[in-house]
Amino acid sequence: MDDQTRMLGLGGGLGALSQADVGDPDSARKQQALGQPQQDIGDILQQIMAITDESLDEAQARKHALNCHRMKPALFSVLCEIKEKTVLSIRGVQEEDPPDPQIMRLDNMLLAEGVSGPEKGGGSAAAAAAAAAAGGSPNDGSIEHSDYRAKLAQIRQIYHSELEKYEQACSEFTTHVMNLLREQSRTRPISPKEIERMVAIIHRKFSSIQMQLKQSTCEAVMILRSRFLDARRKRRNFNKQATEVLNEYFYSHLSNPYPSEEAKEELAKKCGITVSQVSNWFGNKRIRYKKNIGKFQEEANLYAVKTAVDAANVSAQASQANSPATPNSGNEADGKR
DNA sequence: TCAAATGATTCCGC
DNA sequence: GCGGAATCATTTGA
Repeated sequence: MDDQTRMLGLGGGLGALSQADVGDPDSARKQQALGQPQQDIGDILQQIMAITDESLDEAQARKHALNCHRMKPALFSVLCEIKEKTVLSIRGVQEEDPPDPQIMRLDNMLLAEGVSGPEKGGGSAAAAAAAAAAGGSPNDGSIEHSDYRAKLAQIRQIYHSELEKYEQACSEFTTHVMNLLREQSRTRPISPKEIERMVAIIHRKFSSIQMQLKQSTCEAVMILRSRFLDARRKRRNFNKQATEVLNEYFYSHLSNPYPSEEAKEELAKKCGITVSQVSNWFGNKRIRYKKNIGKFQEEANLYAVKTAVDAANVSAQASQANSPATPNSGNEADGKR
């Protein structure tokens, strides 16, 4: 205890132990002149030293007496201050953590996907974007959209309920630890700052658990999105009209079945599909036609006739427009179809 | 249920 | 970046 006494600076001229007076030479001098407080400190230290040699009952009684001693708050205050300056200052350096970039990324993603933050907006926007990327027709897109939203809402609900649980547990645990430390602060020097630090440590621990929750939520959203976006899983055959339009173009340009960008856009608009779907279709068609010309010959003939008829139809309509005296010529052309 | 058809993706060469 | 070729995954029809 002598070492401790020296370390704590209690040996000489401590005087009144209030923090305000520490380091105040005038105050110390005044107290020393009085003589009494120094003697009190000596008594207290003697009593503390003697506690371990006493029986349990005696020690309890002594502790109680010390607890009620008028110098106790001042002594605690000094001990707290010294503890603050020595032990805790070492840890203090690493306490002001910058925001974790990983948590920030996860938060941003969860916000963008509409899992965290306001309920409306992000989620449906993401679903709409996903639906557009999937390239599905507008009709089935809405079905997929609602399906996606329902699943996203499910993830959101689980995320929030888990988050609530963690927050509640964190709050309960923090309260418990704070009460415990306050209780202990009656028998050992624990400053409010130290309690704050402990609370911060608990929060850091719980935030790492929260990060795991956020990570797994992000994974769930990614899986949902990839399933939703994986067009191969929900391939739909183009409707008959679209296939007809594409085939007409293909067989009428059989010598050079490579539509320009403008032609692709035009075809995409006509068929209600995307330009890349048109490109895919032509890619597949060229290769499959080339591989088995015989098989496609019948189809080629069919569309050749159809094209010829349509051309004749157009020219007939044109001549009808030029000679209003023959009003029935258009019907003949229709009859050929 | 299964083979064929079909739309999408991936890899590679130009 | 585009197109050919191979392949995958799903739909369709017998």
